[in-house]
Amino acid sequence: MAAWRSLVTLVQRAFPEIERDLRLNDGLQPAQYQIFVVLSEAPGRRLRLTDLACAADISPSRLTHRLRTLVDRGEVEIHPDPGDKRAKLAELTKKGQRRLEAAAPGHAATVRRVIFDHLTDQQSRAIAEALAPVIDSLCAHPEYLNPQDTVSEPT
Amino acid sequence: MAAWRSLVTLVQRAFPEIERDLRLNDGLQPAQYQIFVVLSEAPGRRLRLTDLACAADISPSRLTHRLRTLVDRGEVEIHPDPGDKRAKLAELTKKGQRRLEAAAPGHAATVRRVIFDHLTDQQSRAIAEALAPVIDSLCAHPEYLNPQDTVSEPT
DNA sequence: ACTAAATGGTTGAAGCATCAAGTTATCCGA
DNA sequence: TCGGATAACTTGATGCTTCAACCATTTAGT
Repeated sequence: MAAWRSLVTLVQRAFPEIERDLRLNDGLQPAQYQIFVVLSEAPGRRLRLTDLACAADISPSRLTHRLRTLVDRGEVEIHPDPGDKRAKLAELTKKGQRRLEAAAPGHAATVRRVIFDHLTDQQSRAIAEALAPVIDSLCAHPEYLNPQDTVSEPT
Repeated sequence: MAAWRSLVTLVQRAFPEIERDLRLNDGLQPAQYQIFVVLSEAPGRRLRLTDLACAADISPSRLTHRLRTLVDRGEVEIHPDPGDKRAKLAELTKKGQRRLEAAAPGHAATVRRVIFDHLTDQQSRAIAEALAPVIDSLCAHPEYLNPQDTVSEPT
């Protein structure tokens, strides 16, 4: 399958370059950047950790680990969820938002340079449309992010 | 950019699932599997390490680290390159080939289940075609795999 | 022929992701 | 209302990737 091979090459070559750029220019890891983006788009710039992890496509465990740094830096704050004592809310601070705004233009430019400058608008749209059902299916199987939740079938 | 967001989601959700499957069913890491595939397609099942790394889309350093395990298991052998005393040749052994053949069908099935079952043949082809120029560009910039080779511009 | 630069490959440390197991809180069935 | 199952989140260990620095060999310039 040529498409699969292309995807693997794309991921293994383009992603490291884009992530390196993000780290060198803005001191951000990819997971941190995604956390910022998701939070900035949330109402009140707040989200439950579970929802944040899901929207950012990372595992709860990874979220906890990455969040530690962001909280230490004062870019994200953690509040208790008033309605559920198990849950916590993450909130993007002003400082965090400034950091995101500083990084976004350069990051977008890198993504364009490495990938989308080589595609026509029509091709970009074709990719987005083709992937939509795959994304839907993936989001319907959240256990892919947290294999622990995979319950073994009864024999 | 919807296409970019889709790609990120695809990679962060689908790849871990596919890699987990490969590891649990066949005891192989993704990088090892790619090394096997590339070697099995090479003439004489042999390749210089540099060429192998490039064809498998991994950095030379990563190749060295992963190769250690494969050599210890007797699935790959390292020979000196007769024409260049700096270089080495990696060769896939019978044992390695058997392992690849055992893993391939299941791996292909997983990739299909997670991704391509949700796409029409036409969509798969559209993705492959759209990505071709991007892949070409990426392969023309091999320093993306080995940032050390990036020489800083003179001011 | 001699040296400087480039190529091929390796190494060890540092940092990140993953996993399994843990804690606390909520839900749901009897 | 009691108790087990599930949900939300955290933790620490393990293993992989990355990075910068390194050695050996080859190439190229003079």
